[in-house]
Order: sequence, then structure tokens, then C-alpha cells
Amino acid sequence: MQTAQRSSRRERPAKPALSRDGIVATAQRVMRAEGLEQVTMRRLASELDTGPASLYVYVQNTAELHAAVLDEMLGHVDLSSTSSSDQWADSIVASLWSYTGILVEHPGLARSALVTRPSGPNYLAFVEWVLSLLQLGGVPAERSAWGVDLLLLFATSIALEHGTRRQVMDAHDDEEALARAIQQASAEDYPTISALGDRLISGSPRERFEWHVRVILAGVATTPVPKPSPQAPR
Amino acid sequence: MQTAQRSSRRERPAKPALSRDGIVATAQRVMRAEGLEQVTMRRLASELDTGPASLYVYVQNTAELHAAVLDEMLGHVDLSSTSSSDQWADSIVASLWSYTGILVEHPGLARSALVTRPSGPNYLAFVEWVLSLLQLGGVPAERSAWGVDLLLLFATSIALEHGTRRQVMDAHDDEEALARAIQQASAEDYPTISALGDRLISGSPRERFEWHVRVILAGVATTPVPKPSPQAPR
DNA sequence: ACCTGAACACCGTTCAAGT
DNA sequence: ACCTGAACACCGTTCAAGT
Repeated sequence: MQTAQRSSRRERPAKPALSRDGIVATAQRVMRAEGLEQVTMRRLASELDTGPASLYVYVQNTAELHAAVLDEMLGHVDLSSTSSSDQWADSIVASLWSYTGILVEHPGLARSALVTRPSGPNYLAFVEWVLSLLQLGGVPAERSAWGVDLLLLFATSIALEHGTRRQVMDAHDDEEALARAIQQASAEDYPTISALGDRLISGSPRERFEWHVRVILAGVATTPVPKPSPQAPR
Repeated sequence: MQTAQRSSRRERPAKPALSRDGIVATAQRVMRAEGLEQVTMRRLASELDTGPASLYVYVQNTAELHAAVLDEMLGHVDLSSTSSSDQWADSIVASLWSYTGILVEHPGLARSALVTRPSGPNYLAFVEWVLSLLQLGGVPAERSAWGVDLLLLFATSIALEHGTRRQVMDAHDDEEALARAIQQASAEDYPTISALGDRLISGSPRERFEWHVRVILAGVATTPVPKPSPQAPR
């Protein structure tokens, strides 16, 4: 066991200099230990033994901090391909599911992913992976370009939905309220809802997730993108 | 012009009794005037000339308040059908676009819609409307039941995405950072991204929105739902 | 240039005490 | 039962002042 006293002149360990990397690393550690809710400017400052104002030299605001943590987490998305190459759709389902799983643990990051167009290396690697699978599946380039957006939007918002509900207590109440509302829906005011009944909330989350992804893939395969409009497309 | 002095004994107008409806109505008014960010327990309390603690007699928490405001707003979704009945898909696109437009103005409500399973009358009326159009389009009941979820999830998260970006300053920075990242993506590390280039961010929001919805509709029309699993489906 | 203490302007929610 | 003041336990961000 090494003693805490090192060769430095003072007895207390030298306070490490602040740096963007140090701040982001601390953010990561705090998130892993206590969740993203604890990743606040004030908490990080106290963790780094300084005041919150000091952090503003290195990061613009809390959103930037969360975006940095997000990209780090996206390094853990499972990008392993299934053995047979004709199962490109299965691979897309699998990697999106992995992505969603990571964000469900940290719904705040899902929010980040939805709101701040991510552009970090790990995010790009994930996009690249999905695009390459779509290409493998023979999806025309233009449709892949727009389709990958829809796939990621779907996976992100499912994570935000389920993740937030998981960490809020009343989630079960809402679920029950909806089930009751559906069951009590009058056949007069809501004929279709009332006819569908429980089928509206049937299936496991995983079943619905997979079906939703396959719906998008099937749709992308058959829906041509519109011709670029004559006006400047932006 | 009526004088402020009425027949009541005191000079100051009698403070109206608190009630859930009164609180929700105030919430609505404040939101319209100053945005959902101002709809806080403290602000509402001061608006109603009392302390924040008093409101907890009538609403459980802020989330419940926002959910009530949400359903009210959903009463404004455009549910008018297109003339010819074979254009059911156009009607779905139109009503989802209307729904998204409303939530883009109030991204906090979009967040509510995503996180708290809504079950108010106006929400149900909207679901009923979309379901009836799917039925009109000949979509099998089981697929409608799961498909309406995907359609609403999509419309809600698009609203959350664009609405939040609109009200945050840095949104343009993010957009630029992504565009730069795509342009600079090395053909070695990200071959597909680099090959697609600007096509990844082409098209107007409206074009992309409509294409996304049509993708989902096409997918729903061709993707069978799995057979209910033998285990209890919940 | 970097760092800081203190302040500004807020939050949601709880609780003991009153009416 | 309903209502309240005050407190608890926090936020993000800015700014003037220091080193």
C-alpha cells in the first residue's frame, strides 16, 4: 500500500489542474456512480474541489457536458454483425436494441441525443454501422440517408420514454389510467378504440420494438424519396 | 366601465377559492402568455395569491399539471378529413403534422406526451381518429393497434426534437457541427457516411416528416405482427 | 488567462402549525 | 379538510475581483 504522502512539498495531495478532459472524466464517474441527475455544474465543481464558476472556463454549459458523456457511452453500443450476411435486418434490430438499452439506463442522455444533434466519433461510428447494413440490404442510398434518421429517432425516443418512466414513480399509475381509459372508452365516442381494446396495449416491449423496427425497414424498402424540390433544398 | 367595488363587504375583490380547475385554467393562461417554462408550482401559487404548498391539495405534482394542460391543447389538433375517402394516408399525414405543430410550440408538452402515457379525452379522440383512418385504409386491426403507437411516438419525438432546438440558442451550432463532421468524415473510418455526404441532411423538415410517415404506413401495411407468445403477454 | 466567492434568480416538495 | 409560512435541499449562470 502506497502512502498518500508523495514527493510533493505539501502534505495534502496537489490539487490537479482543471481541464476539459478532467471535468468530462469526473462527469462520467459521477454518472456511473449516481446517475446523470447528479452530473450538475455544482456537483462536479465540488467534486473537483472548486466553485461552479470555474467550470465555465472549459465547458459552455451543462448541455455540452452531457453531450460529451453521451458520446462516451455510445462507445458501448453492440456493433457485432450476425454470422450470415443476409440477416442484415436482424443486425440492425440488434444494434438498435443495444443502443436503446444503454440510453434506458440514462434517460437524460436519451434526451441529449434527441435534442442536441450529436456528432461525436462514437455516434458517427454507430450511424456508419447502420448505414452499412442498410446498404448491405440493398436499400438505395437516398432512402438510407433519410431512413437512418428515422431508425435512430425511434430508438432514442423509445429509450427516453421507457427510461424516464422507469425512474419516475407514477409511471405505473399512468399505465393503469390508460388501460382503464381504453377499457371504459364508450363505443359511441371511441368506436375503434373500444373495438381494439386490449390489443392496443398487447405485446412485450421487446416484441413491439422489433416489430416497429421491421415496419420502418419494410417501409424504407418500398417508399421512394421525393424528387429534390426546385427551390433550394435548405 | 364597471367599478372594482362590488357588493361584497370588503374593498378588495374576494380571493376566489382554490380548485383543481382553477389551477389548471391558470396554468393554461400562463402557458399561453409566457410559455410552459413559467408553469411552475411557485409561479402558479403567486398567480393565485397563495403559497406553493397550497396547490398540493389539488394536484399531486408538476407532471400532473402539465398532463392536464397537454390534453387541453390536444383539443386543437386538426381532425378534418380530406374530401375523397381514398386519401386516408394524406389525412393521417395532415393530422400528425397538425399535432406536431402544436407540440413544437410547447416542447415541454411534447416531453409530457412522451413520458406520461396520456389518457385524456382529447388524446383519445386523436388516437381514435388515426385508428379510424388506418381502418379505412384497410390496415388489419392488430397492425393498427401497434402502428398507431409508432405514428404518435414519431410525431411526438419530432416535436420534442425541433421544439427544444428552437428554444435553445446553441441549436444552430449543433447543426453546423454535425454538417462539418459529416463533410470531414474520413472515407476510411466512415466510408458510407462520407459517400452519402450532404444527402444525409438534405430535404426540408416537412418533406422528411411526410416521407417518414409514409414509410411507417407502408411498413405497417406489409409487416405482420408476431403471433402472441405462449407466455403471458405482459 | 485562469480561477474564485458570492450573488442573482430561481426550482419542487415537505412539514408543522394554524383555521 | 383545507390552507399556509417557512424551511429543506437544491439548480444554472454571471460577474466583479483576484492571482
